[in-house]
Amino acid sequence: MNSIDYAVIFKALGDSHRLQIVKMLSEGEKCACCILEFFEITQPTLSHHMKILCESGLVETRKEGKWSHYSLNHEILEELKNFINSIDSGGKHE
Amino acid sequence: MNSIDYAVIFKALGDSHRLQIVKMLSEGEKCACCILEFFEITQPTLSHHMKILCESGLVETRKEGKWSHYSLNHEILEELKNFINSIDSGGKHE
DNA sequence: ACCTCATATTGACAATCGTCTATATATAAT
DNA sequence: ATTATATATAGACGATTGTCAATATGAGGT
Repeated sequence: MNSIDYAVIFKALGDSHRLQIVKMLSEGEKCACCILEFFEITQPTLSHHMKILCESGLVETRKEGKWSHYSLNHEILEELKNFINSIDSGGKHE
Repeated sequence: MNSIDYAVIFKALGDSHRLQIVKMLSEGEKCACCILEFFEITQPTLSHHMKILCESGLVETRKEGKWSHYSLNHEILEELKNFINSIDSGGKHE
């Protein structure tokens, strides 16, 4: 497996819509139409945001008939938490 | 005090140069020229990156004579950690 | 076969980004 | 005052971004 590109994940989180989507997915799996209702953006725009989140690795898709169900990739999220928690606390303290 | 805009912080971290700068600052305070040596970018470009990091709130400047000393804002970093750690683990689990 | 619904893709647009060169500012040393 | 050093700002450039309208894909239902 190739290593995680954290800058790409942070870039994915660096948009308020996408950040809110991740917070929504934190409650559990959600389909695209359900997420779309929440925002005042068009369907193609949401699709674009979901693509960026998926490509970062933080979000996964599960297809079921017509629906796309999105959920957080817990493994990647855990790695991300470890990464952030290692900043500063990993360094020397006075 | 006004609330933290996490998307802005993530956007600041969403560039590989800036992410590496933050990792460097994790070791402790550093002056601009010291950081500059590490990268193959021009001085104005570094200055621009530092500005973005400072404006996000994650990094602070301390002026001393000709030098600018940069360091992590531990309070904001702690808030950021809390925020990320609250994602997913705050939701319901099966 | 046709229609409807859920989602993805394409192509366009203005706005923002990362980078550079050139220049400005500010501090310290001579 | 002049010079050297550290950093910031201004302006320009191509690349990327977030958004939309229009269209395509694909899966059911009739």
